[in-house]
Amino acid sequence: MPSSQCANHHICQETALATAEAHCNKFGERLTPNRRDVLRLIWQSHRPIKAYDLIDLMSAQDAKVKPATVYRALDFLLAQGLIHKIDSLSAFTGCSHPNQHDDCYFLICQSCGTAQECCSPLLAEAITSEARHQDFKLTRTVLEIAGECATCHQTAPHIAGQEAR
Amino acid sequence: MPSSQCANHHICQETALATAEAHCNKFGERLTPNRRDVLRLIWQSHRPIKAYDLIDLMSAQDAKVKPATVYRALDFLLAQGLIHKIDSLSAFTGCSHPNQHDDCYFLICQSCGTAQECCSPLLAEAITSEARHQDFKLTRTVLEIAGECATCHQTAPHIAGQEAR
DNA sequence: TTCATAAGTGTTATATTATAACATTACAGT
DNA sequence: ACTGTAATGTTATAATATAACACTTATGAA
Repeated sequence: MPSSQCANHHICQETALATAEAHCNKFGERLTPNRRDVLRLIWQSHRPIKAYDLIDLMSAQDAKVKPATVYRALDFLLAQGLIHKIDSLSAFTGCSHPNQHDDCYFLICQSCGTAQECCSPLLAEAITSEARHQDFKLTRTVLEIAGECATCHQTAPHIAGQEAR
Repeated sequence: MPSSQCANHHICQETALATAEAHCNKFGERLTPNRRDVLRLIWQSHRPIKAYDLIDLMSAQDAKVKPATVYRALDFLLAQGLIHKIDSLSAFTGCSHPNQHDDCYFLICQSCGTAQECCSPLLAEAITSEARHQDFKLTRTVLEIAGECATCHQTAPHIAGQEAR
């Protein structure tokens, strides 16, 4: 359920929060209010969101939130596998299926800004196999594919305008 | 000729500079002293190097070099395909074979810090095929694999100490 | 219940990475 | 030599991220 394909994004968000809650209960971790707020805001965004945009959103309500507060929540959520960092964007996005695997890649649309999380055991195996062939012990793979998503090139061929967030 | 495997790194460096010179002549671009200096320093490093480390190296001789100076050279070298940026490290490394293809990936050793540039038409095709399957128009692929290189796990099994630069 | 501990947060400061804007200089073609 | 463009110098600042230390809250053992 990538955010870009969720017709009713409210659902994504609630499901993700419930999943996170369950995950934390299971592993004896605490989904504190801050962590929950950050996770909710990440899911509210329909595309990867930057740390400072989260800080701004969190600060909009009342008191200014400091960077460390948000970065600590992000660190926790990353450690729990509840979110991903997209290195090529310096941005964060919710994990569609926490703890089910670690062989995801991302299709990042440069037109609409969405990042669809995908998994392909075949592709993962191809990568592992390449690494093995070089006698390289793999611990983490970053695969980020930038381009134009189906929706964008079907809707506005050759235009690729930037949507506002 | 990834830097990590070049016994006499001086050779890499000279070859890379000559290749860059030839490339620029061919395409009517100018490999100015600044650009050349930045490229040389990148090749002198045996691993991906950060922009501010380049700034420090350039500043070591005489006058302080400003960020813009180095970033402009980096932008040029990236545009010409003479170097790569490793997004997961925010660091730069020389391209082993400029303009021969655009389907490279990197094996980044977390022990010794080297990043070996590799190409696999098979893997590239697997990725393209995955994207096509999702009706996604691919323009750029970032594939960065972190782990431990053959040399490191052969030399110091289970230790993985950080080498100084 | 109380206390000790560990985990989480608040706060200040600062490190790191990168770009904008505008003035000046060097270069290539005429 | 003149002129327009490309490159550089310079100053300032934006954007991303972490360190360090004080304080608070939750948890669980006595």
